[in-house]
Amino acid sequence: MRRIYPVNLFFLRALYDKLPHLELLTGQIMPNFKIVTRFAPSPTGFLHIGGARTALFSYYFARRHGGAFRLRVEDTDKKRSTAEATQAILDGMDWLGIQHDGDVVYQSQNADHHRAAAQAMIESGHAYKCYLTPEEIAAERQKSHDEGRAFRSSWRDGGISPKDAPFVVRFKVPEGQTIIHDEVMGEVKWSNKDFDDLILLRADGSPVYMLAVVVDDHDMGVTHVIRGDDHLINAGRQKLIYQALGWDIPVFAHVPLIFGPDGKKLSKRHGALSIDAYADMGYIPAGLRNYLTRLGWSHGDMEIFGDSEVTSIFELGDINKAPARLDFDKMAFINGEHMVRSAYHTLLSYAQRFFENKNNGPMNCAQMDRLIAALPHITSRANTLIELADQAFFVTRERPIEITGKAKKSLKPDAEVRLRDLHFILSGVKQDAWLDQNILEHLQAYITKEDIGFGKIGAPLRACLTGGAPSPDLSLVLELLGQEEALGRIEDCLNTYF
RNA sequence: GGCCCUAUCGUCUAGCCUGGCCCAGGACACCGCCCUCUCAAGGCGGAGACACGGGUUCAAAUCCCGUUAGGGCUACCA
Repeated sequence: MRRIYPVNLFFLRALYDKLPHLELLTGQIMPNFKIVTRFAPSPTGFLHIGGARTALFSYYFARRHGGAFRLRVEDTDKKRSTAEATQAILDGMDWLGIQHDGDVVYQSQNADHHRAAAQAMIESGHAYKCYLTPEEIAAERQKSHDEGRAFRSSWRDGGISPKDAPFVVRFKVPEGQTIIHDEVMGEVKWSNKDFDDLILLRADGSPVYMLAVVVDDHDMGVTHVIRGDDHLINAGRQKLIYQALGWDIPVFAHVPLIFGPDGKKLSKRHGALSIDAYADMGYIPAGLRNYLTRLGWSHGDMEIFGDSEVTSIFELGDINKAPARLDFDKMAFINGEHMVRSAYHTLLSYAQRFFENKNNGPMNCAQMDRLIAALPHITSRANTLIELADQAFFVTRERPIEITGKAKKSLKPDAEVRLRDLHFILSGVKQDAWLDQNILEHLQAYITKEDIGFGKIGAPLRACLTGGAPSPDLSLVLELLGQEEALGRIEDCLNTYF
């Protein structure tokens, strides 16, 4: 099994800080990595659940091969990019537990290089200046649409350039056809006739995405481009640009989009789009990583797994070609499996805010002690942190406890004598014998002596101990509550309801 | 309109490349039983799918063609 971090990465990281930023983009920084992947979100919002999965795939693939996983912010569209969005994405990745290698690369900072590439293509005849006015473009676009063909500018074969007129730089799509061998989709073929003469540089000289990705991926030494399949056609366009520039073409892997539970494209309508929405629903990072990875990727019958397992087997070819739907039931189940497997302080740190929320505020020491004791016993009863807080409620709620619903119905008149007897018996148990098994023996001795079923004492006792909140075995409830608290709750009940 | 991608239980999927081991396996959810002091958990069992139509073949979920249905792209967005 591979190490998550090659040792020399730490050395390289120290090196980064000392280098000017642009050097980072030369791709020579990570010479030891045969495999380099990247996640390249545009900072226009939060970290999307689909983006998170793509990032996860890129991350695992890089780790699998001892490669580097890089993060690049695609902020060439300044109007739509915000610093808050960038931070939200960084925070989302951090929470999910995906660590990128090296510094974050900002695409906008490499604009000079993008322009240089465009210039090189003009010089080599692979790109041209286009002086079409917006009206002329609209007309030509309409015409090409009607004729069922791609956009072509009348300037692609040159002409006498108007003085001082604004122009854009367009890519001159060559004749022929373009084939890529996508790791997920397989062989995909286009006729170049179907590609527009796309814009490389805007009229203000700023680079457009299609150019910037190619240049940046090349500069960063990206070997495997893993992204959403909404980019599939872009792979064809970009291959042409790589060829025009005379650069090596990376391996492409286009992963299908995720759909909502209803099979429709994921949208605001589905509510949970951002990673923190899932955090708020009580999922833990390890669980979400497992679910997201398993959604659209499989390895035999493997369902529950952690990072190290995935890291040892992940291959792009095992990603499914068809889009997958989100299934919250399964997500919860997998999350539950990971909650049980979590180190207990890890679980506690994620669960803390849910406990406090349930408690309507911070907990005191007594509550905290009881909670910590109870945690190992209730975790298997919950699939999300919200459920965990519900399951823990019986132990943290404060006296006097309000008894509600079905629980209240069990407090029939004949229960009073049982509760008084039990209070007496339990009072006699020594502090250091206040343990699940021992308590159970006392309870059983009582029902044997009285010749009654456990139900006769179980229901009312549980009612005054928990108030009707979910709870485990009765004797365990007693142990977890502690003798003093348990007896107190029984007294409260006796005083209030009888 | 043009180009491209996809299609196995309700859902996620295995199998498809290299036809026969598949009257299709696993997981979630669902139903039943067991356990039982509540609710869970756990154990056991059940129902449930090759989108449709043509081919090719002794044999097709698997190969080919078409149909249908979803989806993507078609910006001086990414």
